[in-house]
Amino acid sequence: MPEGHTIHRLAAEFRARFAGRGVRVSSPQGKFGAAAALLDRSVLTDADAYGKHLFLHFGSGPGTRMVRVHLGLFGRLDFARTPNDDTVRLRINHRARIADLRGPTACELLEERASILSRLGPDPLRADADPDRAFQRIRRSRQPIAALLMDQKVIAGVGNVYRAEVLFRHRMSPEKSGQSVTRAEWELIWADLVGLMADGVRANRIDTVRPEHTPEAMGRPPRVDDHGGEVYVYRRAGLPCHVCGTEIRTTVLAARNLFWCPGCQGGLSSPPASPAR
DNA sequence: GCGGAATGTAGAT
DNA sequence: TCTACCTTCCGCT
Repeated sequence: MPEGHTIHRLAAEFRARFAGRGVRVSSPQGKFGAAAALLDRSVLTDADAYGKHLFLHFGSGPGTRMVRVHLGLFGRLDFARTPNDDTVRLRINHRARIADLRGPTACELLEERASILSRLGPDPLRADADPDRAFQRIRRSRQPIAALLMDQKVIAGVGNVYRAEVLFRHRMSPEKSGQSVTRAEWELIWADLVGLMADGVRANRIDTVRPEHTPEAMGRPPRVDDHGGEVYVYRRAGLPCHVCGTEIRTTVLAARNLFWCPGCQGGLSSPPASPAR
């Protein structure tokens, strides 16, 4: 489930359940055992997210420690007891409240996080984000916009669903080069991501379909993606576009499955069929 | 039971 | 550009 909205939501869950509490910290699976022992019985003071990275803060003053969690593709966090205790990398609990982390790409103890944050572009979910930082990188790049949107150094927190959906919403060809994206286009995309991702945090799913294009509005049977949200193109290859009826296509771009509508956005080797509305 | 896929990244080549 | 890693789930035998 892990795009940026999920991680921000998880940070809020941690704050609500554990902030200010002394917590038990363990690693049933073992890989985080030594670090867990250091943190055990300390106070979880705060939790926050930057892009797809989750930071758990323990203690205060000079003894402050931090855990960085990155769920990667398979990682998950459960706030309830679940089977397979032996796969839990990190368990935090306060009385009956529990958080179990499984399968993360990263779970590590940190002294500082500046080195991590320096590798990340602005995060649309953070109030301190500067979208111009992202634009400066985009305008200097010949990479396709669909690759740049996935690059965490350019923009932090966007993943494969948001990249495909935001490009569709702006009728932008996935292969449009960064250099050719105008400031005005970028400002619209950024503003859209801020809104979509904030909605994602609230709803805990990714919904990108505008009211006028919902199945109800279009007189079609309702359907949602496996992840629970309603989308235009993501994982809809071979199905008709909600807007123009053209078959949604898929290819691999930036090592991930890209989905787009050739009718609304143009083909991967031809200019977009129509300008953004 | 096996194989493949999944909202991701880091490190080697 | 590739491969490795981490876990779950689903479809196929």
